[in-house]
Amino acid sequence: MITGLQRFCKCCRLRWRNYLRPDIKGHGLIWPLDEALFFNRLIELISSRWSAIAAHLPKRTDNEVKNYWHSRLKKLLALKGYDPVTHKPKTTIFGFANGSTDDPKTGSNLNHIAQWESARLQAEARFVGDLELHKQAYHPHNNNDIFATSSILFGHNKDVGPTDQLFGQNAPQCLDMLRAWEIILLPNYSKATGGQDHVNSFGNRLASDFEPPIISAISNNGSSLMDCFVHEPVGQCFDENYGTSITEPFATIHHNMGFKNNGACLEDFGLWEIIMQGKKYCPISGISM
DNA sequence: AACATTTGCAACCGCACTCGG
DNA sequence: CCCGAGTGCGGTTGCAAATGT
Repeated sequence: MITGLQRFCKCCRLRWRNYLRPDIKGHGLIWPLDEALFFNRLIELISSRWSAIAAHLPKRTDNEVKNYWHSRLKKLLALKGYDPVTHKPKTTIFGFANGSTDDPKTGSNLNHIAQWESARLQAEARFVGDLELHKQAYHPHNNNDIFATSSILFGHNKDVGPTDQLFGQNAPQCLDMLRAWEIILLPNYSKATGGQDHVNSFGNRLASDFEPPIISAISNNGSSLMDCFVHEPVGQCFDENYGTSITEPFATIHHNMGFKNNGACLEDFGLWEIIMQGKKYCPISGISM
């Protein structure tokens, strides 16, 4: 009897916290692209600590965040042939990542868990630093401004990158995906002189700063984001002409994405494989693999 | 139309922690 | 210090709705 009452109270509290509370978003509401990207960044930084993640996503509950991860992203990763845990491509018929046929319960997997935990702790420390930076940079802003927060956590500066050069401070939020890609593509991107030649300089930087193979891409639909960056199918590399051919595609994607507005979903772009400086990046989560 | 399968998400469960007596 | 109630959290399950055959 007492146990039943305790469960009843607990259920009520849980239901309030996860469902009835007035300060949570409407149920079944899709995750906007920028929020999904921010969520992915948080996953990368602090792993699957749902309460911590939810704390940085206004009006989202930890349960909602957890469900989102389980139902959407992990499934999408699996669908695209990526291991939902390691974000690495499944390369064997057994479905284990990295070409290993080890049973997940063996020591090699424990090693992976240990490495993951180590990386998580490092990321956590970095995250704390990022938050401090956020506090300093955005002190006047409302704490609920996730886009201000994401600007810090994505590491992108509104003064740099082709996207913001073209759109300035009025860049639509849907272009955060493109900004994210710029961060992935240009980790050493430095502030350029700007002006209308900026995009060309971006392309030239790609060609000059990185040795092929820089990046490869795969797309199974006609209007791919990566078409902005590469015209070659998977397995092929940039050539010396690439730097000069990037201008027009960039303009195209800006134009197209502008019309997509905020209806664009992260999954719309989860169709490519990114290889940069010999390192692979998960196209769905953006996590390095 | 009927049945099977998949999907989305609220709810449940158990463990760990805090706090007051 | 110990104990029990309350709470937070993450993993998992159950089930209604949606979708496929």
